Amino acid sequence: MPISIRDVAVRAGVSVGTVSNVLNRPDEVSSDSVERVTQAIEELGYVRNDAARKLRAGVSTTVGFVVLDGQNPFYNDVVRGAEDEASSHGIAILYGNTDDDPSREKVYLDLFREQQVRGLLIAPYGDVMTQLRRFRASGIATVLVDRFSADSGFSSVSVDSVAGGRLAVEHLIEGGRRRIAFVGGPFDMRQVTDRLAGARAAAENAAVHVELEVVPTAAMTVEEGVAAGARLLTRPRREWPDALFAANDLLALGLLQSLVSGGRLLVPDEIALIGFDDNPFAAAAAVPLSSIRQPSRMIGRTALRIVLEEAADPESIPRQTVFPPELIVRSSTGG
Amino acid sequence: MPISIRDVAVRAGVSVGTVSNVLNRPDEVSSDSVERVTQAIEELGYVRNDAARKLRAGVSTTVGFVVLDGQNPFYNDVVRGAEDEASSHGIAILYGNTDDDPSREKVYLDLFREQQVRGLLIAPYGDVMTQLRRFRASGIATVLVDRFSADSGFSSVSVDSVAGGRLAVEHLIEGGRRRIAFVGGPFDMRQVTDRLAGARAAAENAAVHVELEVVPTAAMTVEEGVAAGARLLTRPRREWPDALFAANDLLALGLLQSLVSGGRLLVPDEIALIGFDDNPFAAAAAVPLSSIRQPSRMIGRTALRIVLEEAADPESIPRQTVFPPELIVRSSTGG
DNA sequence: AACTCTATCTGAATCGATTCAAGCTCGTTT
DNA sequence: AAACGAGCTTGAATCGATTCAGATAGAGTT
Repeated sequence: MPISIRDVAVRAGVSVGTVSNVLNRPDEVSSDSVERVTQAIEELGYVRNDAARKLRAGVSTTVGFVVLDGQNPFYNDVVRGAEDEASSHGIAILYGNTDDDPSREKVYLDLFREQQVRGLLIAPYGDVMTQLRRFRASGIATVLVDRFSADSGFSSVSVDSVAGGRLAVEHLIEGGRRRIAFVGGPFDMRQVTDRLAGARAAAENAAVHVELEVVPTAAMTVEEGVAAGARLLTRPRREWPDALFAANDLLALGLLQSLVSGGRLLVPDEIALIGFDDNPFAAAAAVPLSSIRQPSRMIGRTALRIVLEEAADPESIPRQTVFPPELIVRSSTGG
Repeated sequence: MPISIRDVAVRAGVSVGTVSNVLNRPDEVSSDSVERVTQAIEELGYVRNDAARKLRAGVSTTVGFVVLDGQNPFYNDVVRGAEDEASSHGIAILYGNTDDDPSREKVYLDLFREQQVRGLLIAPYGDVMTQLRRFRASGIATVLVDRFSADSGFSSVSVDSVAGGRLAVEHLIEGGRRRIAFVGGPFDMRQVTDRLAGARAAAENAAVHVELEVVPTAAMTVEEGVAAGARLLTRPRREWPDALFAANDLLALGLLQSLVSGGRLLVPDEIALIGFDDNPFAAAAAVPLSSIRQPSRMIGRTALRIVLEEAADPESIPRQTVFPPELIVRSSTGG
């Protein structure tokens, strides 16, 4: 029932080899043959059997994307970028969200190896070194997404988090804020420490005196943001910071939710608030959130491009691609 | 270099047929052979070549999931549910987000056919009948997700949107609201018309007199919600509704953002607000959003299970699975 | 006319897992 | 002792696209 290349060959009156050539190197085939084969394919509704192709030619047409934190909409955009690039190469994306569960991770690694994916993209969560070791062992070209990692031996595509942290705090200082709190954690996440480092640099280099306090959180979730905000509000009012820099937008959204006092939102008048990622919900918050934008789609596109290059040339040297972040000013730091 | 079943056979001192049997029907093989083959596989780090398997046995180990509206985090959860179920069957998910772009859709259909996916899940956007026809033609078992569709000839897994609409408006009425506006559109989206129908039913069956007005939107996005909210506020204050039922949470989040007057949030005191989906950001809004929860993960799991069943038995009759929605009360309708 | 090239085409061999008809062992039955 | 059958194992054939050595035709050269 299913239509094979043989059927196409018969219909077009050529050999299977020619059909294959039309499909793979049309320039080495007479235009007459191309014409007839193309038409036969059309008429029969032939679709190439990727399994046979993969088996014989050893080329894979899928790339695995493992997202370790699927709840974060930022990664959604990254995936979207990777998809764009992938489909332009005729490649499909095998998607796996592990929610930081090592057993799920193993499942996906095995599945992806069975599928012989061309390469693997990982969007990390917390400390990924153990995971990286496992991925490394699989022998598949792998690129880290949204995580700078010069030492790991993997290529990576990320944003300069230090610069982002600096941008955020400089913006707060320019807005007249002097008592700034950095909200984020845990501190084994590279994103967190980098953003904090940038914040510190900005505070220290400021022309005026700025206090920078650190409010640690256990995770980068909305819930943790809510909790951190509630904790801040238990302080006497005069000890409140006048600005908060959240290590990502989920935290910031949680903070925003907590920063209500006497039925009145404290943001931005009493307390300015800025997040990181510029996820689609930052703009959509009740008080639109200022944030540090990461070029998420571009990150995804680039990561996919690099992983394909590495798959093509296993000798290639891992390289770190770093994009600059961008300050997006909205109401939460205004006024 | 790569390790094949033949290498395993040699190492274990058995034939390739026996290795294959160990892999696929261990109960028909002596425990001695199972033991030795298992060990050989372990020692060599053998991973089954899925392409060869697929080619010969015709079984596919992937399912395609086409999301037509990838920006909506609700679908993220649905995908997560499908993933859960899939990985327990050793199946990987090919993910494709089309953002309602027909050309991308064609790309994915072709890719998925080449991959010979076992089945296809579609999360719709707007009027999908044209798309469905294309999918149908591909001859792949297909299940509609989050869309009841008795007439299309496809199985579907969805939530009773009419009941959901009723729940929402009953809740508003119980809270003392009498001038309710339904915000949503376009009206070729089944979800929209169903939710509105439920809202109407609740308004008409109420013991008290309730006005139900319809505020149409061009899409179900945050931006459209903001615009609709702004439009409402241009009316003289006495003509404001006292409650809004948004057809999904994205609209509701947009509305919430607009419903600020004199630096004061009108929600919930002046205007109650309820959404639909209970997406993860509903709880995280500055005023936590009441919503109608859909069991998103369960929808994904069920859809995957059904598509596998249909792939196994092409004669099976399409069936519509409908889950009940659940009212989630938070601050946006309280007080 | 013989020869060389180039452009194009052909079809058998191949990739690795699965399948299945045939074969083997050994205990049981007659 | 022969016949039988249960339980396992074997290995060649197979799936469909790709590859590549060899074939063929036609143009150009001497």
